[in-house]
Amino acid sequence: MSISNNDLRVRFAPSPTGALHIGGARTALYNWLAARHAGGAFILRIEDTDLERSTTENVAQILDALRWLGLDWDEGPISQVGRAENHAVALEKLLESGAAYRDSATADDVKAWKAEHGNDRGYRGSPSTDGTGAVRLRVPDEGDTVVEDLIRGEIRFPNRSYDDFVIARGDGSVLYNFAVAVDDAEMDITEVIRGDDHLSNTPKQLMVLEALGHPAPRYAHVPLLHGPDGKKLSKRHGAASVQELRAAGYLPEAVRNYVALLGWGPGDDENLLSTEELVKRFRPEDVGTSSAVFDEQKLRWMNGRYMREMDLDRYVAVVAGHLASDPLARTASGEVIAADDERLRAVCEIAQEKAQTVNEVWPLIRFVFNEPIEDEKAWRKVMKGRAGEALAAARKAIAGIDADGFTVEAVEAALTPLPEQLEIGAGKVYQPIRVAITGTNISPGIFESVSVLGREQTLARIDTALARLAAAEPTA
RNA sequence: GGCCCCGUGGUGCAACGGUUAGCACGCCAGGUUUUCAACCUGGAAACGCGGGUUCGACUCCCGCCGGGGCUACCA
Repeated sequence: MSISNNDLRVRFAPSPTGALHIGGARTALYNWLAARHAGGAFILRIEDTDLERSTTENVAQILDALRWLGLDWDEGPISQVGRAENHAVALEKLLESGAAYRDSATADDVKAWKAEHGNDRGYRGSPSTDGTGAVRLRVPDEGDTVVEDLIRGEIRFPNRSYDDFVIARGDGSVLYNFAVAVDDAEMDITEVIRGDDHLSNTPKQLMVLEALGHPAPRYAHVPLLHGPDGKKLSKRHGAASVQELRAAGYLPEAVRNYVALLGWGPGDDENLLSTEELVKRFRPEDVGTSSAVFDEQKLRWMNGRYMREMDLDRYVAVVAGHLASDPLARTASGEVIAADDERLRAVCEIAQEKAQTVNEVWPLIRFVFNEPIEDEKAWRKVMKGRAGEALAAARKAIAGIDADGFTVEAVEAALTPLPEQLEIGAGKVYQPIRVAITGTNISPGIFESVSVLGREQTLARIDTALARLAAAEPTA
């Protein structure tokens, strides 16, 4: 039985050292799904304690990516640096209790110590006499620290293999494993859902919590995403960032659906799951244990499904928004195509079933707003043999249609008899028309395309094509 | 090196101590078609290796191999 748990509090805590890539997006999504599933809270915290690498631009980019993905947060964004006071208090507490101490040992000192005491033995230091140095937490030699992971079960880490690790720099600024533990506890986080790369850090955070007397949250470590080369996913793996996915023309709902399936399945063989269904069915404990590889081809397929199933109003809005941001998507006179342009709606309707991504739409609809594109290859392939004859016949047939009734049906009725009349294949008639009006050999259905283009434009373009053919033809 | 995690077709997900190891993407072939896309049909393609446990292991145990993570006064 699944009961709602309003007390569930999860967080997504990215460090702003770069754009949000698909791996981070998945972690964010899983947290968001867990929160929405339980009716709990999704909190956003920015892990910016690394002043060297954290930038406000990156923070802005991450927020932008989350908004685009539709992952709204209930609290935050909270800057970890902004919580420095809390960290300082907690640090002081540990220093006073003796759970932590200042140690002036350098990295080389630690290395030397290990060389002497054995490789599987964590460094153990001693308080510096002058009260300077980094702050280290005392780690016992005996026993294990046990992580009860929601996904992997009980994992034991021998304490002796951990160093007395540094929790604050010499200047008192705290380090990641300390800040995270303090923040998760003080922000009443109940479930920490994060990447696998933090699994080995968890014992450290547990030790901090223990020393502070805080109860520990529950943990769920999801496997990392890898690139096609098997390596940990990074910027080098193509369209890895959320912004790049958006620019590539993917829909947020498709990305949510696809990314959710990377490491998790609904239990049956469903692939297409609306966000609503994801919320209903997602449970962090059902996430798999092995790393997954991002496969853009499947995302493309899935995105195509969403593109085709979208209702027309939204489709037009999405396409218009995308065209506005694409400097190449302009009318012949260089204007942006308005979202309420009648022709846009008409041509979107006939092109909708053909595009897998939003940015595949423009090439299909361009002919309505601009001159035929130059595609010599298409021209050579199609404008040969009896193409001129077919075009001339098509011109005549189209000219015969009343301008007021230039519907798809009328165009179809006018053009359908042609192949038989001319005794040539249908493609030999339709392809030349297609190239004449669009410039290329890929377009929506020919009757629809002609109808949307309109009588005058169609005739004019066929005339232009005919003229070019005549000019090329040495008088026989 | 040490500690830890992981290992089903090319990719993602599934199953189960006993099935012809299932679904999806991709791929190949055929069909449909005015192009492309979509769509329909068919096909190739997997339990990393070796030992056990068991009447029987992809499934349980051990070893190995392979991949990954952590091992910072990074996060």
